[in-house]
Amino acid sequence: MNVASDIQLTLSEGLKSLYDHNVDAGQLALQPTRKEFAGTYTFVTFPYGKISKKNPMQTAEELGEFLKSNCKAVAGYNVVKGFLNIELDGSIWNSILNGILDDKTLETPVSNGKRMMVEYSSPNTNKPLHLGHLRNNFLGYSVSKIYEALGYDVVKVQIINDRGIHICKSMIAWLKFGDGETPESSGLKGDKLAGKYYVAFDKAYKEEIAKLQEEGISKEEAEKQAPLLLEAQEMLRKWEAKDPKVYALWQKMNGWVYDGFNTTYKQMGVEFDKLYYESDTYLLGKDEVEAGLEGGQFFEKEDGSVWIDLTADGLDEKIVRRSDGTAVYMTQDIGTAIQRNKEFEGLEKMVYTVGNEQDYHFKVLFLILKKLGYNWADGLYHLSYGMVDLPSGKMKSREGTVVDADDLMTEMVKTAEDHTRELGKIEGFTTEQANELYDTLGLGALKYFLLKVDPKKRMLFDPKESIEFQGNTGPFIQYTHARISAIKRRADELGITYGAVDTGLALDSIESELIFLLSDIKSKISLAAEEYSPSIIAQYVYDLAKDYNKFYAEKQIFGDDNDKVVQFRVALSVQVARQIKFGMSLLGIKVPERM
RNA sequence: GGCCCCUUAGUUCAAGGGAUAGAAUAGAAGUUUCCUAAACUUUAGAUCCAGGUUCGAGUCCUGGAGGGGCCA
Repeated sequence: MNVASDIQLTLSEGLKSLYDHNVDAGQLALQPTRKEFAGTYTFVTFPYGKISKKNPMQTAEELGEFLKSNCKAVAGYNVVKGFLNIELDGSIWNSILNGILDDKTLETPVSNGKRMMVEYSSPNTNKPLHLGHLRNNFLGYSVSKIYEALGYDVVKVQIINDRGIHICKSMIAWLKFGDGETPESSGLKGDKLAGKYYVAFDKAYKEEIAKLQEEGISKEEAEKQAPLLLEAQEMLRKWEAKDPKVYALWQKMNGWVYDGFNTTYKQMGVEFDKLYYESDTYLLGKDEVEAGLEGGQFFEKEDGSVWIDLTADGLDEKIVRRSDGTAVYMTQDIGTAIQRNKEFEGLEKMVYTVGNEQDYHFKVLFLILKKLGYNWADGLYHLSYGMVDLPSGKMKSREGTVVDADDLMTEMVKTAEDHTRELGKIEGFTTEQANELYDTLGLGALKYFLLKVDPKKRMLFDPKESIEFQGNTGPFIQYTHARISAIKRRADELGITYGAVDTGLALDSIESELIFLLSDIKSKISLAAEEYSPSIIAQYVYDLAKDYNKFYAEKQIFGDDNDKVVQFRVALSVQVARQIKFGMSLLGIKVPERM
């Protein structure tokens, strides 16, 4: 039983019987009524003037009258200009609440039998993870959770860029300047260690370039001739030839990096079902080039390079194989996508969580796969997100403005601790419990901060102003949950049950508003999935928490003489907590029982 | 040079072509013998510019300004 769709259906019947007009009920847009007017849903009648041959106000009147007499849930209506505000029968709210209280499918959705893949994180192994990766990981993880809530079987993956010139640079520098340093000997996290030598390489390389320039060599030439670079290139060749010594070193250093990454992922609270490595996939796609040549989708130029012409689709020509026969990124991505579809049958969707600087790349990739005739290509989606900018602009490793993921998380947890101590809120906590709380709050603040913004948009992060704990923040929502947990504890002590509520109670507007919000969660999850946007969930949970706090300030939960009212308020509160907890879990955020 | 994206209170973010553009924060003023004041209440404050489409434009179209990105 869904009130909104009941109304839509009745409206479509009304349009048919009053004006002989046929519309699909689902097409009729209902919007929530603005707070300053009476009503729950609003139907805009301006567009129907042509059909009714009446002015919008009369149209609204007639439709309102029709609804009132043909839809049980509708108790009345009011018309303001072309806006038909639909007022629901007050007794309906508690019936709706009772329906929700019982609904187990929120946390344990029914499988829809569909499977999809979400790729996120996908770092290079020469540098530690930074703020941009945090946005990427939180987004990818959250989108996975959102689709799982709809009943999808979601395979979470990442592809690690573990090969290429960048890692060779770290290896060369480590050999030259490392003096055998290991994570154990130095106490450095493995990814930090590799990053350190990547930076060391860059520094030494620049010195060599400067020296060569002093000797009268042009900058461009110097950049190509610097001995260190030549060594790195030589190492890459050896790696490709599987030279045992180089291979062993490569495995050792990457192993350190993975240990480091795993620590970071664990702190982030994300996980993967399967890892891909570029060292396994970088040769994929070459057969596809041949197939594409035969199939006529690709063509060969005089120099032997292979291209695809996408000018008819408004794009340009794109290279898929160089004249020397080597592959480009595109080739590899084509091969990997095909391999994944063989490996996991029936992938309805494949989501790539990658920054928007690669918009063009994915447009081309998806189009090529479609042209190659793969019918699953329609289910490919680039979850493109904007950069996280600093007040100074883009993060630049050269200028040392990169915000390290580990450091930032540690700092957030520390801030949570300071804040909590200041408020004196850890009485009765064991050290372990307190630390868990700081973790929950610090990470919650960070994740909420990064997820509340529409993924498509770039956003600003100011390291000097630490993320807030008041207002539209993770901790505010967590606090609301903790408050309700206290209510629940007291209700249990008092022996108050919070099962089905009495449907005969008269509710205040804040109470029916809360129930309306509660009833809206599934449509919000669907919308968030459709838009690949956790921000919709974040906004929803915030609205819920905000409304609840208003209710909490206005109403005494245990102070009413009528037991049924007390029981209703407890049940309402507990359901709000349940949905906050679930909504936050879709964002990968935990909620505490007390704080 | 070609292509793509962005511009909303002082600041950080909302707004599925719909009503008087919402929050948060910073500012001002208040609320605690009462279930957690990380809360609540009140107050002031914004759509880059110029055209166009529409009954109706922050949203769609054209041009311009400013910012960012991609391709060599």
